[in-house]
Amino acid sequence: MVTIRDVARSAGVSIATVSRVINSSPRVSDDARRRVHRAASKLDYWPNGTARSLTTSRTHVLGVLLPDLFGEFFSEVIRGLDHTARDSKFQILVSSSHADTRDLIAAAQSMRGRIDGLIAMVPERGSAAAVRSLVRRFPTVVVNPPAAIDSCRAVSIGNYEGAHAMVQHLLGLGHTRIAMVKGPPGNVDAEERLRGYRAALKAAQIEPDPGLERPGDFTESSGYQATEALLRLDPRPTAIFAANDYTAVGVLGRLRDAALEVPRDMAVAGFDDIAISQYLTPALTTVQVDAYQLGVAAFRAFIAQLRSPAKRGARHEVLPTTLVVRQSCGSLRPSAPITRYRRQAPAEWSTAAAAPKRRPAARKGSGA
Amino acid sequence: MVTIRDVARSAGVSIATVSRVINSSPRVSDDARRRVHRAASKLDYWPNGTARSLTTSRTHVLGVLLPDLFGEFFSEVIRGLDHTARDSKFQILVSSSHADTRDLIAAAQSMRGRIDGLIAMVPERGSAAAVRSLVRRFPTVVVNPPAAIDSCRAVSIGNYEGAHAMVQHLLGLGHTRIAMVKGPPGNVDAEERLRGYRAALKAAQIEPDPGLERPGDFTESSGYQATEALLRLDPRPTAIFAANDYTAVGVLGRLRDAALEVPRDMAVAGFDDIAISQYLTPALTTVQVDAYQLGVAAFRAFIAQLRSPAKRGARHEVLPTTLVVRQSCGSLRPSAPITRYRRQAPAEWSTAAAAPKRRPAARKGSGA
DNA sequence: TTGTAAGCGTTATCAG
DNA sequence: CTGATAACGCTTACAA
Repeated sequence: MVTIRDVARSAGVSIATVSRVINSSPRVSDDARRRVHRAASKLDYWPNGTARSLTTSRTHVLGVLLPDLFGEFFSEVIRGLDHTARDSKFQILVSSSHADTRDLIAAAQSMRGRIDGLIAMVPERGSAAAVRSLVRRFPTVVVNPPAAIDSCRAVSIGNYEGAHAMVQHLLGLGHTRIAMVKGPPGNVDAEERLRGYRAALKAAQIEPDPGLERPGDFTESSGYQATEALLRLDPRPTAIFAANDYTAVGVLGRLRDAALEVPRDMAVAGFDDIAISQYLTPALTTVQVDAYQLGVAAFRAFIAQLRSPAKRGARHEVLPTTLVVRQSCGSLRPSAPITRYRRQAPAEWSTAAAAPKRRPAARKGSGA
Repeated sequence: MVTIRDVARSAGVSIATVSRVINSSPRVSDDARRRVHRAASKLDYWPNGTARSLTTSRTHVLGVLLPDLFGEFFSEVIRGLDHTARDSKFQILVSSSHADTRDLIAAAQSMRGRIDGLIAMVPERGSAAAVRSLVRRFPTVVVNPPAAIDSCRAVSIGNYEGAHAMVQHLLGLGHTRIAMVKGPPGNVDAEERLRGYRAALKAAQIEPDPGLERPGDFTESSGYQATEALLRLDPRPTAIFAANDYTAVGVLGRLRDAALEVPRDMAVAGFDDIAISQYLTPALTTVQVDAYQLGVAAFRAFIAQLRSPAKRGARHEVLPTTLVVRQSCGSLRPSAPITRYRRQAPAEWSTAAAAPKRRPAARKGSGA
């Protein structure tokens, strides 16, 4: 392993000079600089980041703590983080899939000294205390904080606003008995979406009916089961708002098995706008969440905090969501045939057309 | 920042003793151990990983270099890596989205000293030299190596075998004029899939027809365009094998716009088995690639190499793929109606039923 | 069983 | 402009 000493010896200078050249300090003679560069490239010298960090106490690494997400959401957040981090020469130390709070803290603990800050996404309402202990140690940005956390920045998905907008949309289509299949209890996203649902109903003078709120856990099968229960109600709801798109897939499945036609017999709405939503039959009306932007915003908040630690006051950015109107709720506009493959999307698709932005044209590697 | 010194002072012992306790060395008296533990937890001491690494030259971090993948593939590979790494107490330093070889090397360079090894996924045929320079520096596992690389392990997707199996399947259904929409030139996955396609044809005494091999780049629009060209041929192909599922989506789109019915008028096959494939109309027959297992295998190969650096001989593991027969090519069996939502998949779905394994039931966070 | 002290590979502070 | 040398926080011989 070639060190700074080897380069110094080979260039006939001291290690201090090599260090200066490497860090492009101006106080070096052209001659010395040249010799050092030559020696470094001859020996193929790569500075040791760990040693560097030890003296400078900067790592240029951002820690990322994520729950056991999977699929697009996870990867898009990471992509947003990584892309933005790259511009600031940061790399990302990821630790995901934490079973519990102890796990989470253990992961953070082993990051001590290796990172300049932390992005933590902890969707469980119960783990606010754990998050606080992280915030004490690292400059932290919390994504979807489980509770108000002092002296740390936060970035959230507009769950409340998105759900509110969706229910308003359904109300606008004439629905009044709107059911909701909820997400897992204790999950922050789920709770916020529920809150938005209820608020929108109340704003329309409709008292939320507990019988129309069915338990669910963000899975397809929970949507299937909840729908089964909803179909037994009399009178039935005329619309089902699922807490996320996977749940909506289950809802659609149960309706199909019941030979009900969507949206004629029942309107169905989801949340997230995952990739499959536009390919469902009928295509799913949903609330688009931009996971990539979530990553971008989180990194920006981190950098801002790093640059001005003085104002570590809690700032909370809520990312806007977009209502994507497709076929599953019917539409105010005449429903166009599904012809996704035109070169240019027709103007009336403004909402749906937003999706491709997240999917770059040139894909390398396995296309999946 | 509380260091080992603070703990030593507070416990009334030397830093060596603290270190021994932290690393649970047996050569410490119970009394000292107790006092150190007490002091450590009182001061809330977390050891500095960087300092630790500097002396031990072990980091317990695995570097991961990825191209600009997106979507499930990316996240599933990372999940597989991360899950497996967790068992060995490893964390993952990710750097993805490299524009070019220089970018890649720069990222690796800044990992020097921070990682114990490297997983590199470099799908461009042209970057074999860059990969070799990585292999010299780190214990490296190459995913889908662009060329034979000495003294490093490799894990590959069974691109060749998968494509071969798919073409055999099409041949078995009676097709003889089978077109292929290729992937990006220079991309290893794409080239291997093409090779498998040609080999299967030759094995059936059919000379591959260059006119039936259309350029593509793993994108939906390239599938659309390639199909346009294929439809002008006379005689037309009776089946189109797309280099990946995204491309197949474009193929299906163009066929729909041409009012052709799939699979009656044209069989369509894809590669990857992305999430949307089973929701397309008709559901896509494709080759399933298990990205999660790719991550698992890559980490295992890394650990094996770390444990016995003696046998650094190049071992190349090729992950099996699975043929997933759905509706888009027709089927040897009577085509069942699409009823995905039964609690239990009917037996005849053995292949398609494999997919859900990759999608765990309990999803936390935003469901996307 | 414990403590002292020599590294690990850098950067940074001094003198020169 | 350059070179010694003291950190950085920890592990690990080596001594006691």
